[in-house]
Amino acid sequence: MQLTTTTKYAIQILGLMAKNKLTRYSSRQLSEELSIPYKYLTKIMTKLTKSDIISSTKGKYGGFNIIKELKDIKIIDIIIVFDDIDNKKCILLDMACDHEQKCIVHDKWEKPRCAIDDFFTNTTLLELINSKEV
Amino acid sequence: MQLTTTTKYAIQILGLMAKNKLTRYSSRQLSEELSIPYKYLTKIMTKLTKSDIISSTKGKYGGFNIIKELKDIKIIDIIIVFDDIDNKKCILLDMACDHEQKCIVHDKWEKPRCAIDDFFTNTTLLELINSKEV
DNA sequence: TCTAATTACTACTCAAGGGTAGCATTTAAC
DNA sequence: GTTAAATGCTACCCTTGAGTAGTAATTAGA
Repeated sequence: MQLTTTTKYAIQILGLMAKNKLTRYSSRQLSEELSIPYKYLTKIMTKLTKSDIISSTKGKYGGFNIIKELKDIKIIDIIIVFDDIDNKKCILLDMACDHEQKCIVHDKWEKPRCAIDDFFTNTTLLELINSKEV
Repeated sequence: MQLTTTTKYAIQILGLMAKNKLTRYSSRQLSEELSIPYKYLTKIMTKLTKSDIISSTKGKYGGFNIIKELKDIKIIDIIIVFDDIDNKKCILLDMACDHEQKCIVHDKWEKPRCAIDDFFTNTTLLELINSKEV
């Protein structure tokens, strides 16, 4: 459940690109519009390109495009590109709590854990850009 | 909302101590029962002692006792000892989203955010030890 | 063909959290 | 008083994530 800065940036980047899915964005543009350090952003873009979410075009007037359907890009898909997250892990023990050995917060944490899980696994980029215009 | 290992350990420690509130626990005991590195644990205990949650007794047969009422110790109180957390922050922008400038996930994140907030601010140690015996 | 604008790659620095080590201080019991 | 078992303090090491730097490779257009 711990989102790194890198992952948060990636969500912002894809959120921006999703609003104009057909537009080709360069790293320079994205960096300036989102106030993300240019060199840091290029690293993120390279990694995203290696997933099946965006593709890159090299050379002058090159840049990046989202190639996957917005309705098929879930938050968890973005997270997975950068982190090996295991949301089944309990916040306390950092291990899967089973019925034999539950950690002390297990039951009380169940509700927020489900809400987070639902957010990550069911929210798509399409829903995000429709729920709010910035 | 990001819990550090230190904070998680602190919750485990207090959870154990809460089960026998009158027992005085030494760092050695706690370290062995919870499998937390001894030296690391002593640092945590020192910091907890400086809060108003536990008190320490020095010297032979010394150790630690919870001095605050279990019903008055909330998860957030433990977090605050170690982290300057600002739960109002949005997960994406790491800034307080207001109505002028909401981040893209703001609306969809509202539900999990509230569930987490409720867990942190309303769950007491007393409820934790009653909800489940390990 | 040359140039400008772009992605791609490798290597580095910096700060913070997790964890370790050693020693000083305190105190109960003999 | 001496000793053993505690806490308390300071300083350090290691790893990882955040962020920077330089340069090679690619490509549209003049």
